[in-house]
Amino acid sequence: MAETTHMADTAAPRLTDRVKDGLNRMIVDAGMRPGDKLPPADQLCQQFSVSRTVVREAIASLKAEGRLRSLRGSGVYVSEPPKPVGGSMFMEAPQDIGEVLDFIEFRMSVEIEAAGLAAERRTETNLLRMEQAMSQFARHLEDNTLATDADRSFHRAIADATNNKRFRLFVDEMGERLIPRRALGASFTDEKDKAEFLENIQSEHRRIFEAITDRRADDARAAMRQHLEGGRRRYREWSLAHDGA
Amino acid sequence: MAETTHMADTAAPRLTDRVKDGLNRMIVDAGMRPGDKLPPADQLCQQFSVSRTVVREAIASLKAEGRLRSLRGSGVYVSEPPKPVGGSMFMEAPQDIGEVLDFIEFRMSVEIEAAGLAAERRTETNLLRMEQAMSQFARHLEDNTLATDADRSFHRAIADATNNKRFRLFVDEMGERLIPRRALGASFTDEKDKAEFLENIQSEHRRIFEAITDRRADDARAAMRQHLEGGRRRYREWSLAHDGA
DNA sequence: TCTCCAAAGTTGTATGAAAGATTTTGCCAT
DNA sequence: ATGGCAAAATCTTTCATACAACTTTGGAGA
Repeated sequence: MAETTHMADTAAPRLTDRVKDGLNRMIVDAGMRPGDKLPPADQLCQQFSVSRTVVREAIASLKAEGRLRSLRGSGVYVSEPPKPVGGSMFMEAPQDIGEVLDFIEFRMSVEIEAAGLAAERRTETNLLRMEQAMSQFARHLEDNTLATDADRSFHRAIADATNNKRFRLFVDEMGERLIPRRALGASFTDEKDKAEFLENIQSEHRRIFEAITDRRADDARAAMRQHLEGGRRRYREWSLAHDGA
Repeated sequence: MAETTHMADTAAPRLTDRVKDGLNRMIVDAGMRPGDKLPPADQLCQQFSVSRTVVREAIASLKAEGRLRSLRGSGVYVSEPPKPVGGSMFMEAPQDIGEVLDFIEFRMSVEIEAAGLAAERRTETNLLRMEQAMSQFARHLEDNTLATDADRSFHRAIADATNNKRFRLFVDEMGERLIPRRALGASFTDEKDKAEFLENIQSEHRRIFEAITDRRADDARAAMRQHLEGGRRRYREWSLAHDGA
């Protein structure tokens, strides 16, 4: 009963779109390279039998897509193929040890500030989450996978406490890319060394937690910095020991 | 002395681009959701003091980017943001004022630490780049596009000085997403206010630069923090003042 | 109350004109 | 011829106006 007048489900034929496609084909068919000049607008109007308005809007669209660029008084030119929209190089996984260290350093900058902000803004619920993560960590000292999960939960709880979505997203995605799920203490041969290692982490976590609880922002930053610097140092030493290069 | 006449060093200020930025800000700052209707074209013409041609081209650009969608006879509507592929949510462009402020805060955490690392690691070449950026900034106080470029160059030079690829990548990509070219001071009506605004930025840059030059890492962090906090405050005040809701 | 239709509102397209900027052309002095 | 300089031609950008196509709205009439 609604087939009368209410909605045009089929896209209305827009001249601008036709011309846009036409221009794209013209570029491809004529084998135009970046830097080549398009015919002047008036000529395109005649060629497509449309007004300048239409041609101009089609060109504006292609400019927005990075396909064309125009120089006032000179002409419209084909531009380099648009940027790799595939996504941020920035978030790509590190490719070698040096890049891993770079990424760890970057992570530090984020999490240090996150700790400071968390100290200023944390709610009781946030503190509860951190405590849960810490006790979970203590409960699973023997299980690398679960301990790693608990460690992530702790850092994520801090990111949450910033009340800033961006920090939470970063910690989540970075964790996936940077820290394999069984990494924490997975390479110890001596059980005693491993226990000491994990207890160190635990006490560092506790210092961070206490600073956040007491709303001491600068102490929270300092504690987080020390915590992550320790992690970086441990990774560097480990990679040196395990890398023949 | 390359002030001759052969090279178009100055990017031509195109009205269409200004309106495009203006529309983007209008959408974000007014908290418009997908499906909301934009004011009619004629009203936008009056609001931006431009002809309908310009408004239509700006809209055409935003349509090409998938940000808007227009229905003939009805109006122009904000469209559902195109679902980005499996990429990182984290690096996505902020969608409303709150998210912009979140992103600014996140950026602070990165750049503050970058300033500290830069102070420890900067080379003479790094310092030279920063000086170039500052003098470029001073030289183009009237041109929003060029001043914004210079500002980006300065921050990028600092990121470079960390000798950590990740910082450089972040600053580059964040700049593209968060700071439209020609944004710096683009919304001042009083020329005197704008000049004061830009000179403030300049002197903040100088303080950061001096701390980095003298390898005073903590001072560099503090100066950068103050610089970015100023920017955040200015944005917040501006967005409050320009939100007629 | 429901249906239908006309008027108002909005986007799409066309056209003419002027302004801003670049490239080419033509001329003059050397 | 040659180099430089100014005018002309070319081209993009912007403005203003008009009309066509389509949607929405509100009221008249059943």
